[in-house]
Amino acid sequence: MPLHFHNSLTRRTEPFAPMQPGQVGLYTCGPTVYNFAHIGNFRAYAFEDLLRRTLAFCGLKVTQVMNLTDVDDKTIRDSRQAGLPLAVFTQRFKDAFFLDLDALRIERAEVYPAATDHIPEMIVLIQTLLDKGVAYVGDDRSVYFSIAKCPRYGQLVHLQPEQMRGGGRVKNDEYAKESVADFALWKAWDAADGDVKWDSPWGPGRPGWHIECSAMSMEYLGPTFDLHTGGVDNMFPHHEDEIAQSEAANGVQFVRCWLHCAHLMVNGEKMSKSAGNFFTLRDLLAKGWNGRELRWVLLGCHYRQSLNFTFQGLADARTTLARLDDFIGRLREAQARPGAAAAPETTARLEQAVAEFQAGLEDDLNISATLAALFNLVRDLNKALDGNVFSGADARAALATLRRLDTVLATLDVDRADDEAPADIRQLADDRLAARKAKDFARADTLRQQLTTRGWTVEDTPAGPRLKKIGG
RNA sequence: GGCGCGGUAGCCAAGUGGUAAGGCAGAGGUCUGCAAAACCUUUAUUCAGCGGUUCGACUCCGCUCCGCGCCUCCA
Repeated sequence: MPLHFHNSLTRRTEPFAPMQPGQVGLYTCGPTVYNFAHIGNFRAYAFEDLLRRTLAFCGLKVTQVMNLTDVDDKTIRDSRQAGLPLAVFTQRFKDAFFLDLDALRIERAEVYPAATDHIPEMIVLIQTLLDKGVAYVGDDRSVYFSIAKCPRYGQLVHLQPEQMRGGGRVKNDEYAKESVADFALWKAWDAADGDVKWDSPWGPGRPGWHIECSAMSMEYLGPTFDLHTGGVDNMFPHHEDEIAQSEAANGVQFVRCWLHCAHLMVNGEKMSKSAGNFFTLRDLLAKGWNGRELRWVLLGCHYRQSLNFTFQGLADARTTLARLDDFIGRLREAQARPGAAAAPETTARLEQAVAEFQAGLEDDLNISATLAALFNLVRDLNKALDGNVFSGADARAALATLRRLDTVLATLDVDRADDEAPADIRQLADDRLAARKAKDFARADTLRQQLTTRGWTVEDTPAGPRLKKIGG
């Protein structure tokens, strides 16, 4: 089965083939850097990571662009409140964002364009829209896009302008706009903006929110590109407006396939900054969880399914990962066994696992099927390891396969450095082994308790005692 | 009011017009001085409810109930 994705535009799951064979252009809406991103935001970035890794797994070269929104109402408001220049204020949250991406093992995009570095491109685009007569300068010197000039407006969300309920903010702009649903391309400067302003043919001001994505995707991916993603809450108005602007300016289809991920929920409700019910990655790190565990939780649920975040889920992830770690540890030990070539049945089993794994991913990132392929392999190989019919070559072949699967999952840690026990810990373990051999089990248990106290656990295997760091 | 998503075992979660993947937790067993880990076995006569279509539906259609999202801050 070739790659399939659920295209929000058609609301169908369709075969995916890039415009340029072998190369995919991917635009992923990035963060507004006015605060630390919360784990609901990271759900989207983790989904996009799974997507780009899947594309690569399927042999495609990916060019991913993720914008950094570093000028908007909130960045201006909060930087002024902090008494910092906008660029200084936003830099702090850009840095934090990348640290969090690393902790979650999210692969870097090829380009992270910042809105403030692309103002001239946006001005050119806005001028094009004015020249084409689909935009106008309002009484307030702001520039608006006229959705009345855009018959296909609403194609993504299937909303008719007359069906919309007006929101509170509409009133502020109403006097300047021809229609309440028109949106700002350029916002004229006002006192609340402080020193944040750029010169334009329409006077000082700053870009509207949607225009940056149109301008920057065009800049790096061209007028038409393959994939555009974001959270479902960005479908309207953000993505709808991007389509309107871009297609009005270029006269060609903007994006061939849109993917939207569902929300992260907490206690059955959407996690959001405005609702105040959110956790950041730092919150979880402070509670003793790590990025790998959160990554497992975020990836474990299909991207179009809402994910109810719980600490029980994190705890489940921890035990699951421990089981996988133990399995990989067994394989690494088994490499020392004799055997120069992997058995045909091992090779066949590994190939089957890769095929099932890939088939799951190709089916609109069906992570459940993907992970089932992994766990079924783990079970079968554990059984083979128990049976002692598994050679060193079999183990090496299995590890190579796991490395390949981990190019997508990025959680298996096939080649992590072993936590080498310090000398004093090894001494305790040696003493315990001696006590066991002398059948002094009371002393052996005391020594094991001492190891536990110091953060190490010891497992007696047929090959001898094995030391493991607790919670490593 | 408009546009959508979802309700599958204790929890999480796939899936198919022909009779329920996988993970966590639980139970029994093998192994072990005891543990731990691993492995084996086991855990939904049933897929929100009620009708309909069908030889047969959890899967298709209709209705009902419940939860959630979007309708210009939002991943």
